[in-house]
Amino acid sequence: MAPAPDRRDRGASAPAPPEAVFAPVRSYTAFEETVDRLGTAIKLGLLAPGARLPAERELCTRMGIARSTLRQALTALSQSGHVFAVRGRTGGTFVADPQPPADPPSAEVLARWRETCDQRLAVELAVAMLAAERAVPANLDALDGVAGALEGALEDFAAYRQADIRLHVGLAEATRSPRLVRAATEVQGAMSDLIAYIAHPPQVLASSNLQHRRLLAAVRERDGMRAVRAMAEHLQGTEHVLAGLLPGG
Amino acid sequence: MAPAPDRRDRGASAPAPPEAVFAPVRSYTAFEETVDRLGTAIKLGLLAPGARLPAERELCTRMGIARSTLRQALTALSQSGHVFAVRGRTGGTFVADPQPPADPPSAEVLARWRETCDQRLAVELAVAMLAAERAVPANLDALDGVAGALEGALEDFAAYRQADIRLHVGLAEATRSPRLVRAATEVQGAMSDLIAYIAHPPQVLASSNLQHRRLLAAVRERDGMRAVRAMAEHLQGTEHVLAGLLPGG
DNA sequence: ATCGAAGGACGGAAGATCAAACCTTTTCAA
DNA sequence: TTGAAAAGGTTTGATCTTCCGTCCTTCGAT
Repeated sequence: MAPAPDRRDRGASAPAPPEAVFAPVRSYTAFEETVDRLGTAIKLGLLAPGARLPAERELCTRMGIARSTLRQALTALSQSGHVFAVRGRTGGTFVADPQPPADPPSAEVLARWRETCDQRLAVELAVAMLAAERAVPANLDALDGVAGALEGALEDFAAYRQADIRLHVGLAEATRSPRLVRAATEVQGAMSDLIAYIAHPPQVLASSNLQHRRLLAAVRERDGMRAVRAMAEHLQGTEHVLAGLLPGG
Repeated sequence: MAPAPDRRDRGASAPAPPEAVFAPVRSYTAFEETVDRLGTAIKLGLLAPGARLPAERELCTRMGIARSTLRQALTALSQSGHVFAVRGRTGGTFVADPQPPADPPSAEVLARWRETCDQRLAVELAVAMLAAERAVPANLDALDGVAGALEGALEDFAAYRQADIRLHVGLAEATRSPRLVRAATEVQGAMSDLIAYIAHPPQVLASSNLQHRRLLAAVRERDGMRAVRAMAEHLQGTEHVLAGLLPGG
């Protein structure tokens, strides 16, 4: 095949390849991915307490995995107290209520906080721009509803965070890009790990709400760049708070 | 654990979970990821023809996989003509020269073109903003050099594309975010599949270059939002071209 | 009382990955 | 000249993950 080992001297002309090319390749197993997917959706409240998951035989088909693999994941989630199973004809797997307390962020998670914020920036800027291009009235109405809920939850951080997640994921849904929706939920999950233990005085939440409103207004007027700017300012808020509290700021 | 099957009637109050939660979980194998990683780097020219890869025993450690797995990947790349191996003390695995011709984009790839562009938008907007925040003079100088190369390649699309890739990946490197670098190379690989077969008259390339210059100027002045705007306009160019040529526009 | 839909459990087959050897080729240096 | 070193090439077996199919158990609806 290779005619001759042509090892010509290329001197220093060839630029070094990004070291990212040879970075570790971490391959998630289907089991891990499934636990993460469902676990994140539950922790974010996208699957509400009491909600019933699709039947195992249906769900494993939808997720493209074997039923035994799905059961491994469900068993893990059940042992961690996030879901419970009920046998019998009208049985099923249900999201537990109340949810088990979230465990504190690991040192490793805290060390990666800036990377997490970078990832969030990537997802959310694109969401802002594409939502402005593609949102339909139904999306906008739903989002306004969520924004209303946000403004009524200044004193209850859990409720606030819940609505905040719904707003951001809802915006992602408005882009009609499944990958962005997935990325948005992933990022919200990662952010939840970071901000769960941070104090959020009502003033901060109020200012966040102002940014939400500006963001939605820009989306409604199909002004992508303004939506991006509003989103960028919104994200910077959290980032500054984190930079003040965590190492490497 | 679960005290009683509390299946209370929650009526229609609970919003439906995004269907993305139950979407198929595709788990890549380490072998596939490795072939893709190295293959993309080669096709993008990040690993130049004639360049030597790290020795197998070192590379498998760096990538966190077994040597046998790495060899499977290298064997695949060798059979497709992208690399060749030389035995002996000064041997190694080298990027082939010339590279095998790229195969035409599959119907499946073409069908996903909009998703690919969305992904690119996510990566590149974040890259633009973060590069403006974090680029150091060394980055800027290197990028200016690449921009110069771009302007000298208006008549040779292969050379142009090569420099274009280097510019975008170089910007990503300026963000100091390994994940963004990786995402940027991935996206460039996906884009290459799309645009390889599209005619690019010199006028289009010249207008692209103008946008590159504006982008770099904004980065140099640390004006994140202006960089984002320039990048957005730059991306829109390709997107309009694709929309005119491909279905679903 | 029975049927059906749900979760629960088991066993084997296939494939991917890892780990640890050992072989062969080639060059460099003693 | 000769041996050590460094590289790719090969083999083998163990382990883990996943899949598929089958069967069991539970329990509400009919």
